[in-house]
Amino acid sequence: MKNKPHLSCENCASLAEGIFCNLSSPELDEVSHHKINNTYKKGQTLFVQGNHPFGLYCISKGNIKLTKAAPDGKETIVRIVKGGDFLGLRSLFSDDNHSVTATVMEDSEVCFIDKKFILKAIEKNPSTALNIINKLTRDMGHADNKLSSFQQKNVRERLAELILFLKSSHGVKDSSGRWKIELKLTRDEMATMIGTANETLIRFMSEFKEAGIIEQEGKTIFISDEKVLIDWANINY
Amino acid sequence: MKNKPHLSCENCASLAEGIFCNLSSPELDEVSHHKINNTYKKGQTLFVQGNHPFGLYCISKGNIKLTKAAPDGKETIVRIVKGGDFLGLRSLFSDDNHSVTATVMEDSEVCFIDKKFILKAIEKNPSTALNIINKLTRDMGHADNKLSSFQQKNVRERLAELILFLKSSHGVKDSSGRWKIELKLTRDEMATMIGTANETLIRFMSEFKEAGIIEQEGKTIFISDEKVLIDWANINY
DNA sequence: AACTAAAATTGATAATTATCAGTTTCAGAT
DNA sequence: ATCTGAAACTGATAATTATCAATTTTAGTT
Repeated sequence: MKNKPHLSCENCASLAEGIFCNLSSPELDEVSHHKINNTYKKGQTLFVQGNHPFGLYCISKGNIKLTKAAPDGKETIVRIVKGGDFLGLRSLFSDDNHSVTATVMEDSEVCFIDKKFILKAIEKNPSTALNIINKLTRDMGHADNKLSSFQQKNVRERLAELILFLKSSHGVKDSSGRWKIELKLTRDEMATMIGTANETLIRFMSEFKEAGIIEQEGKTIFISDEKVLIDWANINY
Repeated sequence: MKNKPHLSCENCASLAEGIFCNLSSPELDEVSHHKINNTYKKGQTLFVQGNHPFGLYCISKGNIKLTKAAPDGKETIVRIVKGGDFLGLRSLFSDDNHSVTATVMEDSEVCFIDKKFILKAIEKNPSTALNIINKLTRDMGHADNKLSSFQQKNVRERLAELILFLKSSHGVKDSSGRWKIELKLTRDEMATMIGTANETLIRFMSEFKEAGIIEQEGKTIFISDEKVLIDWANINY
């Protein structure tokens, strides 16, 4: 295999909002030279639940699902991360093994940065630590919200909420001003995200379509009536 | 009201595992002198969902429940924190308002540290930032586990898991070697924690008692057969 | 374009959980 | 010690969700 050309972090999506956004140009350059840039094909895994972690993954392009296996082998999607996000932060600071499996949902580009190097970089530039804290607290807020959905809501409400969430994370306005969700999920995957059976999910999706709240072309979901969707979701945050 | 005597942080439960554990004695002393030590009676709130946060709370004694109100006014317990833990970490770094209400479950002692002071302390001693990251990542792990319980488990399994969780957080071995949970929760509170109706929770609690897995004296729960409990919980982490 | 396996869908039915109504027990206040 | 409202409990029933067994559609491959 040929060596890949060196890619600067300067243009990486992970930079804009990411934990390295306060680094100076030379500092960033050092990161650039210590990372390993890899491409993954749909279905390949970055890491597997139970295995020992060894560094940080910066997703530069693509969507990656984090799944947890139930004792019976069924996999549920715990979270979906996209370009610009990070994976393995937790593993940098604890010695626990990976608690989830990270699977690439479409062909992706991911940089890997060695654990030791990252820890050194954090020590040198404390603002990086603050950025990490910031990111973790935001993630934590999202987790709390999801949790309280499960505590308080039924499947219909959770589905409405999921669609709104997908809108905020993967939505783009199409030419007609309608929201389009740019993430292809199977019914099964969506079902695991809201903790229901895929048949149940399908029935509610049909209900949403019949009610004129959403539309579908292939696997792509469009939101045609966001107001009703928000109403059905019964948001409490 | 009389001024309270100055309390050193040296003996505080928050120190042992907490975010300040790497501070030098003089540094810690500075923290001691900048904190405000308060006592709260059962039912009083440290802060309320929707209000603006202004600092960090170190719980030195007592249990505090974090609740989230549903649109219909019902409150669900999102988390319970105990002596040695912190509250309001998230608020230090984001400008969001409190996403939960913190209510004292029994008479408690809580120190308050001003936001600005904390942030300065973190800048001065980067290891504090690492400790915070550590704590956040652990919390995040717990949140992920809870989430996947809701995705994958039924009420019986979630209840078994809750009791095991309470054991790990508030359990002590009594004289006969049996685990005793030192936290008094109403049925209603337990029900909200696992996202079910209180009647449903009661029925499963009765089932557990009839099966000889747990016992009860007043509001105190004892675990008489942990193995079966673990089995029923269907743990996947 | 035909083939094929996976995914989506539908219907029927069973299991789980929620709701409502009533009774009993408990714990804090007088 | 008694009172009283809240909490705990029980039973009956309704609503929600899961499961099973098909059938149809879709997307990827030859």
